[in-house]
Amino acid sequence: MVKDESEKQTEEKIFDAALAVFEEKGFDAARMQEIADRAGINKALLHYYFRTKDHLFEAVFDKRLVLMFTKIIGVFMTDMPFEEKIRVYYREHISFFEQNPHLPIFILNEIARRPERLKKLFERIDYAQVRDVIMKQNGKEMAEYNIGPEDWSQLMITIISLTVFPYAAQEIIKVLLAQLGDKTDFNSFMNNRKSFAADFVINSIKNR
Amino acid sequence: MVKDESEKQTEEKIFDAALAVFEEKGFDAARMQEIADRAGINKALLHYYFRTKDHLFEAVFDKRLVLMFTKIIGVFMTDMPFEEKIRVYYREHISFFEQNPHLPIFILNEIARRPERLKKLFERIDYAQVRDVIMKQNGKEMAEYNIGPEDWSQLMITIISLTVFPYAAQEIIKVLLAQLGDKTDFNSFMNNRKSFAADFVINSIKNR
DNA sequence: GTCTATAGAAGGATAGAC
DNA sequence: GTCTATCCTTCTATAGAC
Repeated sequence: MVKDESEKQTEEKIFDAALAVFEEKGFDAARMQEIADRAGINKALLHYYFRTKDHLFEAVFDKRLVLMFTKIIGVFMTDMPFEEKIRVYYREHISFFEQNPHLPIFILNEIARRPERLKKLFERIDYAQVRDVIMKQNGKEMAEYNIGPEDWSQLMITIISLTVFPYAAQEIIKVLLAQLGDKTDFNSFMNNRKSFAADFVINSIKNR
Repeated sequence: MVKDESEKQTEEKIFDAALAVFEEKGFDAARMQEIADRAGINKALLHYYFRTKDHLFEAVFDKRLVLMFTKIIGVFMTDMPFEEKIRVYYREHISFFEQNPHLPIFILNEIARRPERLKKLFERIDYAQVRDVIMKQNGKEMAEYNIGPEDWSQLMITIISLTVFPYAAQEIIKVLLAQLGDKTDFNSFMNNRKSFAADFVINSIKNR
């Protein structure tokens, strides 16, 4: 059941405000005062619930990291035919980022600045199991497409690049589209990208 | 002529130190004290030469932004056949990032946090001219490959994604490669990527 | 041009009343 | 649980001597 803003418990209000501020400003520029203001409470209460800025950040970041990771690998753990997987992946992935446009740069930057923040992810996700399922669900088709194990990582990173990068670079792309006199704005650019990227990948692997 | 560290003029030493610190920590976490220490001078002198932290950052950032932009579009302004362009692009681009591995996340993050930082770029680069040269050098082949103007931006962003994203996400990729028990480290992964990415793109556009 | 010393502001964190 | 008031540290920036 979705709670009304006024009914939300304090801890939840703090968490939501922190999420917004950290994602918008990044850890280093985020201010406890601003989080308190947006949550409609005072600074002292932040520390009562989460002790330190680091603790509060960690709570927020872990949740976002798991969400992003899950969204990315989810499709590849299903048993659809690979071609369909690709199409579903780009449709769902871009739709998700339309709702969370600042998530990619937030995750990428915070990990780049402090790589140890990644460790927590692997305490919460059984990576070996994920890998086994992905291999089981995709291995046969990879072989049919003539993609050897040494190129699996390359292909996965390639597929992911095509959606994550444009969101991470969205401010640049907005300017470029404007300079081109393009009538498409960023959102329709990304909407077109659902099919463009899928076609691009499928065409490529069919033609090896 | 390359100057020895001890011969470098003060302003140059400050600039180099600032470049290193800003790129490593980001604007918000960078400290004037650390820049002064690395430059081997004191804080007051930083302000004597660059007045404020913002000014110093701007000097550094503009230079890096122009460098990155130039490196990316350079190849596409030559008159090589498109297929050769793609191969040269990935070879040179990845070699460049091997020397500047933190440049992508630095540029992407600082622009995401304050998009107005992009404006300076277009005061220093004649974008209309760049666009015209690129169109002239690639338009005919695009048509042959059956890529209409509405997909030019999509293709360009796609090509760029394949190298910039892996560097922006390098800490994640390093962990994944390790978890996979892969014998390849990140650098050889990117070295393999020179040909993988080129083949991937070429296969795709030949198969439309 | 370069230094030491310090002003002045901001931010994270805590004490203590209610 | 929640608030006000405040401590303490850190950081940018400047004043002023040499």
